Amino acid sequence: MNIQSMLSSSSRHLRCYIAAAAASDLRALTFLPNSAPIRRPNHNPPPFSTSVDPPLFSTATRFISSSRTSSSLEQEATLNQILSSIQNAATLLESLYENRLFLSPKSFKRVLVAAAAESNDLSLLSQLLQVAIASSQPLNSACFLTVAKAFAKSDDCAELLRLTKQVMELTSPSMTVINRILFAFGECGETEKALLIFSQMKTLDFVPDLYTHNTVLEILGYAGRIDEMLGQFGVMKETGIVPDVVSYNTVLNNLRKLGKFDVCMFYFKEMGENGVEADLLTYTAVIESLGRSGNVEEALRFFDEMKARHIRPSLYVYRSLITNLKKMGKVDLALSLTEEMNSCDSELAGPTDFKRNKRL
DNA sequence: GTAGGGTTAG
Repeated sequence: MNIQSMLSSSSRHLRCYIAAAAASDLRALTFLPNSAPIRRPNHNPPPFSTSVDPPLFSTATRFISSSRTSSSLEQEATLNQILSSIQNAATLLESLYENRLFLSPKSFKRVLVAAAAESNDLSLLSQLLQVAIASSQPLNSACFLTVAKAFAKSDDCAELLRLTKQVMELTSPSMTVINRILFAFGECGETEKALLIFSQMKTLDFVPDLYTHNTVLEILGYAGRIDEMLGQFGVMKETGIVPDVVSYNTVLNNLRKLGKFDVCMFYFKEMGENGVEADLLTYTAVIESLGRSGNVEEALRFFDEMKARHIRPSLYVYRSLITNLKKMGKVDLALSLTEEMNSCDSELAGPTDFKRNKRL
């Protein structure tokens, strides 16, 4: 079966394939050092693979031992073969995947970059991404960003809508892939295209999840579209998605950036009423909002509360407080806070301390 | 490796 017929036919087969791959408990077999994990279903032959035997355990074992002895030259040769015939990349990848061979995300990204540079239209790129998703090719955020950047250069909204529709059909009901694509468009500043994807999701009766909403809140906020961000925040709550600390921090920090300090405090209050616990980023936004609006006493009160709750302050929080204390003429307090900051420099919260998964 | 400090103007 070729790539065109595979992609144009019902996506049901591809979904079965995904399910089979997901059911696989043979994991992360290394093709090469620092290279792609090889995943293979251990039952249910892939529907569109007619030439490969069902991967029984014995064949799996043989495959494992043979893949262990694969040289890096083989991996490089495979990649070069794809790159040298980029127009046929989707077909070549498909046969690769049928043999349970996956490129590393880095190698796959090189294929995407080559496809983006080579083709005038975006359909090749779109096909590559779909084949990869259907086959559970490991994809990192750089892969999605490459696709988003290529689409950013084009005004071909039809191709974008086609891609998102097909990706959603392939990955339903999981939202992970489409959320990552949405994020990638946001990351390269493609606000309109990201919002187009978001509206396409809703048109196709996909239910945006918490990650989708949080991503959209950030995209709107970063674009300075504060009213739309707050509107979307309301819609989110109305549709039964309960905002979490990331949702609130996104709203709070974008309000703070635009100097909407009173609105920021309004949503901080709401956050507490809804039982969402403040973290480092929350306190940062609140302390900065209060300090900038001249309310340094309140800012200091939240600073103490934060420390009492064993949330380590960051350099940002100290700098904000010190600057605003000086502005208000409280030089002594500013000095003592500076000393405090310098005395505990190694204990300050680092750039990744607010990340949610760090605490789980 | 699905989301929230864009080395945040200080």
